[in-house]
Amino acid sequence: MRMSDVAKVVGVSAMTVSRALKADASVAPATRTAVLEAIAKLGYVPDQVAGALSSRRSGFVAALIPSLNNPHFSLTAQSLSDRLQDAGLQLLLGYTNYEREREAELVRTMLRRKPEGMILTHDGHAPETRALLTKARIPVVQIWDLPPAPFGHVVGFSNSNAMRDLVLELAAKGYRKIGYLGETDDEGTRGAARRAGYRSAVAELGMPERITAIGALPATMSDGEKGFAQLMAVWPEVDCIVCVSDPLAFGVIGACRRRGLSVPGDVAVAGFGDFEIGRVSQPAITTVAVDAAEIGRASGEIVVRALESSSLIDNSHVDIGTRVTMRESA
Amino acid sequence: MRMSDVAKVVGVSAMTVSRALKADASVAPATRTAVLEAIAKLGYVPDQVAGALSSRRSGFVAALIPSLNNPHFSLTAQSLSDRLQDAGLQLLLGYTNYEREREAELVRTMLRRKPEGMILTHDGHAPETRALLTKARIPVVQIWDLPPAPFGHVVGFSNSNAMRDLVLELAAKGYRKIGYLGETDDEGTRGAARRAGYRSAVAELGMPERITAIGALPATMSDGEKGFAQLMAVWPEVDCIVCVSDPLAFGVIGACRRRGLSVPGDVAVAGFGDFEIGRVSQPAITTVAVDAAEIGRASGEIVVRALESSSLIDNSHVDIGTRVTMRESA
DNA sequence: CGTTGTTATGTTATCGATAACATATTCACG
DNA sequence: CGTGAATATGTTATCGATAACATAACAACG
Repeated sequence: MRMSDVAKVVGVSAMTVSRALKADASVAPATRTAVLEAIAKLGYVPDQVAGALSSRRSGFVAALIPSLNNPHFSLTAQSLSDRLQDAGLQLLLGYTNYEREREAELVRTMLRRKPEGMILTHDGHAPETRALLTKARIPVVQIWDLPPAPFGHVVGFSNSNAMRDLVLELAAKGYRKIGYLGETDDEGTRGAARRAGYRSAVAELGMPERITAIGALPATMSDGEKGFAQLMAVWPEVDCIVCVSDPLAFGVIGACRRRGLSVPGDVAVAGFGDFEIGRVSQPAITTVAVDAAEIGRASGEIVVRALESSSLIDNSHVDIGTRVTMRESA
Repeated sequence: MRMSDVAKVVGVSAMTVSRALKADASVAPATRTAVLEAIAKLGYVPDQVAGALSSRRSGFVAALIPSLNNPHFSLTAQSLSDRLQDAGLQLLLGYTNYEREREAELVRTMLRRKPEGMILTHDGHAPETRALLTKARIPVVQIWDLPPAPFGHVVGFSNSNAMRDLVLELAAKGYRKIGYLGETDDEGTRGAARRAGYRSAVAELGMPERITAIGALPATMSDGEKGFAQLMAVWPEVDCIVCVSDPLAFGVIGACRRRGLSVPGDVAVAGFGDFEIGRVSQPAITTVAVDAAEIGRASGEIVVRALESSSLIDNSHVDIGTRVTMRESA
């Protein structure tokens, strides 16, 4: 069933039906009701594929996150989806699995759908990605970090500074032998930025670096056991373990408990991200709070605004900030 | 840039370019290389919006899950996405926020995109939803439960039977006063099915029902504290608390610990779903294991198969089963 | 060497909506 | 009451690809 079929039933032209479905179009109130009634009665569903081709507006905004299965990114995606929906846009979501090549491939796939905007989680990008997006001439937002050489808009925070702040505060609390537990193969990623923050903090404090990496991206709760063992094998003296994320910290705390070590009595543990797990953990996990939902909302906002004003000129640069949150574990 | 532009450069017709991009089309090898080279050089990106209109194949499969922010559903979504990608299909994901009205609205929105298949997480559906989908004449898969009156295909398991099995096994282990902690306002949902399973088990065992509900869907780790208090206020005698999900069980264990109660010494706790949290929790949580990823894979498989054979006649009915998994907490 | 079949390519029409333009109708105001 | 503005609706062309059909080139075979 097409618009013209509905039009025939009502006794108007297809164009009038199209107008009746657009909120701002000028249609006589009586006509609009008649059309809408007919649509409801017939169960007509407009074909947005055709509409998109004709109007050159797909109504899509594409977003790529590293993983659907990570509360941080899914929160961001959820609030992004909400914000877009308010503006009548639909989210086209993909996940890169933390792989740059997959990201490039996905960008290609997504661009075929003619999205009106694109949102990327910054973890470094393949050179091709950048070229493709520049050519697409749509607003691009990089999220979840402040990239050194951003293209397009940015909504994030400095993973490096945030981690640095955390380590400095831990040192101020009296910890002297602070170790770091991160992920392997993390060049260019947010995890690497956090590690860099740790390094800059210990350098500033005149402390030696004590860095260990476990497992592939992303570190999970289950990695805590091995990570702890590995770290302790090399630096048994550490009095505080800073982890690249809360789930990993939770896993480390479990490993401590299993060894009869008290946290933070024998060894302190800190995480990053303020995941729910850190709040309900016992002890509750000292961490850096990040407003994942706000990243989604704000990046959606930027895309919507950019589309309204169609000014691709000025790129916003939003630092949503972070907050070191001391809890029981350190 | 359009196909005809590429065609002009290569010196062929647009149709030949189109064919060169289709794996199975008959094009001379030399022509194909020439076309692909030109496409790479020009950075041409095919317009799938136009392609979809013309070929009447959108390349989309829509899926609705209750929440992106739930490891179960995001796992399902991830493996579904993978399976679809293998078949050259793209996942169009939406989340209902556990609201039937929102689901109906989303189904309407999604259908405008002419998806080739639709996957719904069963939590009961608005009557409209069913009507819309029947009219759409596309394969539909209901997942995550075995609905009493399914339409379309089904990939799931009996939430009710699974919970019944768990309670019976707990009784066999010697627990005599088994309570249940679920969600409020859960009519028609998977949670309600689990509660029904509990009721049928205790009825069978000749035990009284001890049911409490906390918070809105879905129950979270943070609900554990209040849930435990509420249950204990009414049935202080319980020796085992069965929860609608692992995260809630984890929260309950935390509440016990805070009160100095040992689990399972003073009170046993069981969950449902086999989330990662249950595995790393101390004590590890007794639960019902569900293969969330397999639900995604299998439902994607069904859609892909249905599209290949274009036989909408026979509806598959896949019970992926569950496994009671006894661990330390009960 | 002519007929038939296969492979490679071109041409035309079409998918279903909407932008852009054209026209009819109504209304306000001097 | 006539002119111009505002409102309501219709008509035509178009978005960019691909299906369907048409045709050209060439190979195989008796």
